[in-house]
Amino acid sequence: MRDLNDIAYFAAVARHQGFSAAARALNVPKSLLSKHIAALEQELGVRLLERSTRMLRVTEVGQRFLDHCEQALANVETAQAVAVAAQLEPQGTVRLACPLGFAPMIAHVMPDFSRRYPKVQVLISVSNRRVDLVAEQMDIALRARPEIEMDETLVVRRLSVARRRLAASPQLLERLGAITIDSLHKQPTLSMNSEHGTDRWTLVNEAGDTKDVDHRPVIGCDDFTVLERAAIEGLGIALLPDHMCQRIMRVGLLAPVLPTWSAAEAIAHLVFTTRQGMLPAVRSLIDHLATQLPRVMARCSEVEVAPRLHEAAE
Amino acid sequence: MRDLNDIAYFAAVARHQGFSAAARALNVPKSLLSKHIAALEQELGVRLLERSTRMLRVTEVGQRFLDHCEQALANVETAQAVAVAAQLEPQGTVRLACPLGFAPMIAHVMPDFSRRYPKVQVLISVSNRRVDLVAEQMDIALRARPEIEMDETLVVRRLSVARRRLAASPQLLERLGAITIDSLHKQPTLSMNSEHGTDRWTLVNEAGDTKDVDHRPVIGCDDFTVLERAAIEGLGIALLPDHMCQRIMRVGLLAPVLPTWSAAEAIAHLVFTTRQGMLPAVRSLIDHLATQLPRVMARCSEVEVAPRLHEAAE
DNA sequence: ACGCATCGTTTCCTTCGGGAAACAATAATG
DNA sequence: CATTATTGTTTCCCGAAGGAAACGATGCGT
Repeated sequence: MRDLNDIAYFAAVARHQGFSAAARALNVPKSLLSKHIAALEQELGVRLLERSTRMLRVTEVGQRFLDHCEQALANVETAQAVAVAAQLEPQGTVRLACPLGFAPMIAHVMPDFSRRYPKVQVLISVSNRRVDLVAEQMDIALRARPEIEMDETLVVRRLSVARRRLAASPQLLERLGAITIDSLHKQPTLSMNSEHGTDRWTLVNEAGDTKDVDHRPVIGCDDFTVLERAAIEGLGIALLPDHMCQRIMRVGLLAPVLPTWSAAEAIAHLVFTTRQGMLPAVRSLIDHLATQLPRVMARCSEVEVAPRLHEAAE
Repeated sequence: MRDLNDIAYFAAVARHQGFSAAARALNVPKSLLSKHIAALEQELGVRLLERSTRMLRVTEVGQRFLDHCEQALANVETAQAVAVAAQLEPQGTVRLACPLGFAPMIAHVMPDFSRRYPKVQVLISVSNRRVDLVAEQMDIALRARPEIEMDETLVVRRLSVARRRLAASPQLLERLGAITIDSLHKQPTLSMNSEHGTDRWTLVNEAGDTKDVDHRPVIGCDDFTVLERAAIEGLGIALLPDHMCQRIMRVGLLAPVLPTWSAAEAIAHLVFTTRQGMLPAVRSLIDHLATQLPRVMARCSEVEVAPRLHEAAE
């Protein structure tokens, strides 16, 4: 068929019993309807409408043609309703990338989300790699960085800010004896830096004083869980995010070191693409994480320690 | 929806797994498909296709949208098939206008037509008025005129030519005595002319001689059946079409007058509108009448006299 | 690693379809 | 009976959309 719009024009003229009335209803010029329906009759080789001024009648073949046209138009309306529903009710699959450190918190907030949106499937990729959303077809990435990387193709949603604190196992601290801010650089340390042999911690105390501590870490790794495990094992002093520290310390696996000193903020945030037509499912998960994660991080002591860390401690 | 053609474009791209393949299949530029589908996604507010160069995937909502679109397109195809079928198999209603004089012949040929095309309903309007096809919504008019009126909006299909002959009742002829071509003008006559007090018959003999007979008819009426009845009743000499004469004479109700003389031809013909999109039903009836009527008129003596004429003769 | 073919998208120019206006026909009204 | 309002169709002009060409991206073959 030359132009599918013709069936809509024809159906409108039939329904409104005239070109002028149909033109007013559709808000198009009547010449458009006149020409299109004439062309449709030409193409089909049958007369759909018998008409003169002031009289219009659908022919027999026209009526049968109209019946199928109206079914087609009903299908189109249903198709449009599908699109509208897709915008309103979250459904489908959402892919989330998050660092290992956040896995327990994500595990904590997801059941509520899934109960609230049963039609949404969430696929979570847990790793400490920097995820390329577009290339890896991720919808959302959860990150915790001292600074937010500006990327004009991505949208950032800040969640919360967490300070990082010094911690070590009680056994190590008993072995090392008293530690001061000035002697810290001589102690065995653990670092997030996996590229250089030395690292610098910029620490701030409650009085606002700043102290740069240049140290040579025993282990350098960008995986918090590796560092966390090494600290628990007594390999050295680590600078860990607030929420991780408090959870581990509650069960006595780590103890605070120089508790009046802490490091620069780590900003937890979500990143997602700017592509238009974002599905409600993606939007809903973003909203849920933005609401729930900060609360969980603020009372992270309530979060159960992962079983493997328990086993490591025994 | 802005443009219903978009659903056809989208369905084609999905079916062919790519814009370029779909463009080749539909024989349209791929830029058209690209722009239309982008506009459709904008209008619906959802992404129907995930795509990059060399990769195309229908999204979940796109698949559900596509399912309904394909149903719509199937209905459009069915609607088109209805139109095609209407062109091939004659069906529906045809309206035919014919003069009273032809009613018996029409009655003779119609049973065969109805048996051959059971889905066609023929509505026959019998009258001697000049029928305006368009105004009166007639499909076909049967006419017998000395000359065919040229009307550029109508199509004419000649059927046959019938000469008109002089006839009178035997009783009248016995009363009048011998009649010659020269004395004809003094005799009581009957005329088709209903407007003027006098009339002229232009008669031709077998030798090719022409004679204009100016006469003052006893009765002037444009209805052949009225004239036929008046002739049978002995009111005067009438100039009647060949096929009517032979039928009436066969049963002795009328006798020929000056049989070597006859009048100009009466051309039996069909007229119908030039409007395109003529239905097969109308076409079929035209063909049937054009084939059968001349045969019937050629052997009109086989046609039964109408019952009321029998009664009038008794 | 490089060149090539083909992809989907975007740009830009030309053409044709949209739409305002005019026309002829017809019914309603004074 | 004349006038008016409204109908569906046709005309004509201009701008929006079609479509050729260009562009950047990507997979394949050498």
